[in-house]
Amino acid sequence: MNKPPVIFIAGPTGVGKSAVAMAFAGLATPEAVEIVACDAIQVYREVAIASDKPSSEMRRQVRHHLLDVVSVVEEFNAARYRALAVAAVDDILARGKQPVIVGGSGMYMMALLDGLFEEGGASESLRVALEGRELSGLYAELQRVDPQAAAKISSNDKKRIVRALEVFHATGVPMSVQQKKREGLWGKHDIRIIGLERPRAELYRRVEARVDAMFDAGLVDEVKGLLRRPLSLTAARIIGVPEIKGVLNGEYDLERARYLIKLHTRHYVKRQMTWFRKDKRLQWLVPGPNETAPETAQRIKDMI
RNA sequence: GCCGAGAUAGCUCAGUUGGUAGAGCGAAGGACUGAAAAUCCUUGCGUCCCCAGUUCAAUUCUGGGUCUCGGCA
Repeated sequence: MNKPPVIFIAGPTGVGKSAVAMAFAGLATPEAVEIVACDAIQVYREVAIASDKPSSEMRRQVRHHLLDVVSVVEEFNAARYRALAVAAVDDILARGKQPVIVGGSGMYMMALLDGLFEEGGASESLRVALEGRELSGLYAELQRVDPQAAAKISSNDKKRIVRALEVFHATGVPMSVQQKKREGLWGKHDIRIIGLERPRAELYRRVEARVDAMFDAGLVDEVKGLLRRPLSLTAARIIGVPEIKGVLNGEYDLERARYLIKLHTRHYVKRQMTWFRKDKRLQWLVPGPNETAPETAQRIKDMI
């Protein structure tokens, strides 16, 4: 018997990845397929509505991995995701099951598929010190210390400049040099990446309907609960959190927050598409407007 | 009905002492190697409401009209 390939279902928020993945699992014999989330927000235990996390019913039907792995007060990142996800995929394969990775976090997808370079161990204090400095000085230093990285990074992109400098200070080796050494899942397994897409207008309609559904499901209360805790950098920026915080601070009303959440989600969808479009490994699939998830799942099965 | 203000990019508006115009937001495209739902880059010819007049030349001045928003009836 041939080993089934590892499936990666990628695509922007709101295309319907989860439903298709569930349907795909439904086409196989029971428990033959396990799902691995590739989502930077669904990893948080306390975030269900805002992250549109698979329901408990779905999780009862198909085993899911990389959901609820950390608390919102804990710092999480692509490296931690990668370690956990690689282990999950290996575990699934070792048990003779088929992994279906589902998600829209381009950075995490890249970390899992292509790996990350091994970092020396930058400290929090180093980063804080760098962030306290002026942008122009930071960029000038990067140009001196790692001209290759500086050439790729915009002189306004403080986050990336700080990151590159932090790597250099911690290890003494330019980040651009270290970046050449990395290794991921791609090439180790037979991986098929399916890119799910829909016409932009349709996608935006779905996204907006989903935001409305989140409000109905109790998004405001969920966010209120989150805001009572010392949120990690990433958790504090989950779409929905800063927008609703603005309402609680009396900056604007709830309708404004709803508008902003829709707007920011649309922007996010657009950036996701930029990321996916450049990855030539994706095999694109556009479900028809009335196509059901099982029909799409069957099309994926036919493609592979 | 009267008085006043306004009509310029998808939206909110700036501007041109008369030589056909520009910001913010939106939108679109792009980058992305340990915060990534983050961070950053690029892209603006549009009947300057309509008609007539003055002028070498009007979106800009003058007259008329239409519409919108205030105030007063």
